[in-house]
Amino acid sequence: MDVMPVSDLSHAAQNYLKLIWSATEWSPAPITVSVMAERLGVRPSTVSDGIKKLAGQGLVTHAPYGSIELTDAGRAHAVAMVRRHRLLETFLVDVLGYSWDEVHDEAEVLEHTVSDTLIDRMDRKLGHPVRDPHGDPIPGADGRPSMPKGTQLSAAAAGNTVAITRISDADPQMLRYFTELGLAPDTRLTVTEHRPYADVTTVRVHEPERDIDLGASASDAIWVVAV
Amino acid sequence: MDVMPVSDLSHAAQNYLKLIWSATEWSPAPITVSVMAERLGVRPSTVSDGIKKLAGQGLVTHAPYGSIELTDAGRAHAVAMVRRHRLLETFLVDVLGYSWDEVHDEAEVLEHTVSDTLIDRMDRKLGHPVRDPHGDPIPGADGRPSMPKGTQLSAAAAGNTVAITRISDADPQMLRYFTELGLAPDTRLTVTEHRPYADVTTVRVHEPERDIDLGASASDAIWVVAV
DNA sequence: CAAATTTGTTCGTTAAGCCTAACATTTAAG
DNA sequence: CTTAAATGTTAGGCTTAACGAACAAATTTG
Ligand SMILES: [Mn+2]
Ligand SMILES: [Mn+2]
Ligand SMILES: [Mn+2]
Ligand SMILES: [Mn+2]
Repeated sequence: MDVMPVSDLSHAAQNYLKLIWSATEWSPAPITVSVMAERLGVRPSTVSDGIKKLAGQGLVTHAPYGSIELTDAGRAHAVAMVRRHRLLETFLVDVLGYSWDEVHDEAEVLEHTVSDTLIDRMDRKLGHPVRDPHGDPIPGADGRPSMPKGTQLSAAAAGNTVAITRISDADPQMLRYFTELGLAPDTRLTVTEHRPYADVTTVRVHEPERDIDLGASASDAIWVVAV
Repeated sequence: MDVMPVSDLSHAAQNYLKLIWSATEWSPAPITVSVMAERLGVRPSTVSDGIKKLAGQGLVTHAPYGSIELTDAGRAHAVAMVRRHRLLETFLVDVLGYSWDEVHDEAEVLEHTVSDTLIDRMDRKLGHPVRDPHGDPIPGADGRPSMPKGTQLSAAAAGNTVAITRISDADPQMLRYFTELGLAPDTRLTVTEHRPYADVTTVRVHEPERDIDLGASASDAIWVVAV
């Protein structure tokens, strides 16, 4: 059974696979049709049709109303797409001076049209980076994803001192806000407290030392590990 | 009358416009449906339909069986696409270490998906280059094409000393052959003779001094100016 | 547990871009 | 000038990815 190259898949199929894989990268619950539709900006019926087609190609397993799971072949394609996306983001920031809030949309399109050769050249030029500008791990050329660790800041215990490992790149405006606050991958901070009904998490950051209040969406977008 | 951004056109429409414009860049005769079909690798009926659609959008003028001419709006889009294509080729060679025979196909795809922002960043990083790796002029961001001069080597008078201004990038294999021969934009040479029925042009190149015999396809692909 | 709501699927339609086959026009030869 | 060849156009179909409407299943609520 030959594995077709990613370039033989439609852009839509590539986006589906990448999204299915990404959904389980930081949390274990498998993705649903309606969540996919919302993220991709299409109707659920479109996704339902698309998933059925992917199942026919042996890239996902899915029975009607059942869960959506990648096959080994589907996962290989998905990881290849994630690698493309994250290398592109890194290249745009490191070589072309983009800021981290500008790169996601550009990479979302380019990931489908750059050749394997171009990916290799960017990877070489960048010195085989292992994390993208948002802290997300870049899978290797061999297709082995590097498994990330971490929890959402909103779930980190008060009193702990942690380092930021990744910040979700989903919302450019939020990324610009984090830039203002001086929050980025590798920033260290101490979780001061969670105020549950206000949905506010307070953290203390050094250099300069300061306290920052973060709402639920912000503290969900930031992932941390103990240091 | 607003001019829509290039990104609002289909990839096919972008390719059509670029091809129509390019056809008259180095020779005056307007392009035909069958030549377009051959270059684009599609059937003439496909091109005929496509041209009709472009005419409906006000990007070309064309009556059935008539000639194909760009409108001002069509020309603006075409020049923007040529700029994209040539900046991409230059970027791939100068920044990512591609050789000049590898870049055309990659640029042919990427030109449709890179953003205006990315084009600007590449242009800045490259220092606003005016020629691509094949010697073709890169139109400015203002949309003003730089008018190239030159004649095909096959049409240059024997005895003249000339400089290569451009080499057609249509055939990668020929480009690799020219690399072996040491022929590139700005190479100076003296046209020794044309042997008409053999269809061979002999030229003398310096450093190291050597004579080179070029067949018709090669001497048609090379454009020169008097020095 | 039954009803209401949410979620997912199927089906018919549309728009692009491509194809082949048939036909029309223009150009080139005799 | 008339026919033959080359070139261009039109019409009808195919595929893909999208949509909405109608329907089915699963989940939540009362
Ligand atoms: Mn994408
Ligand atoms: Mn990212
Ligand atoms: Mn080119
Ligand atoms: Mn193209």
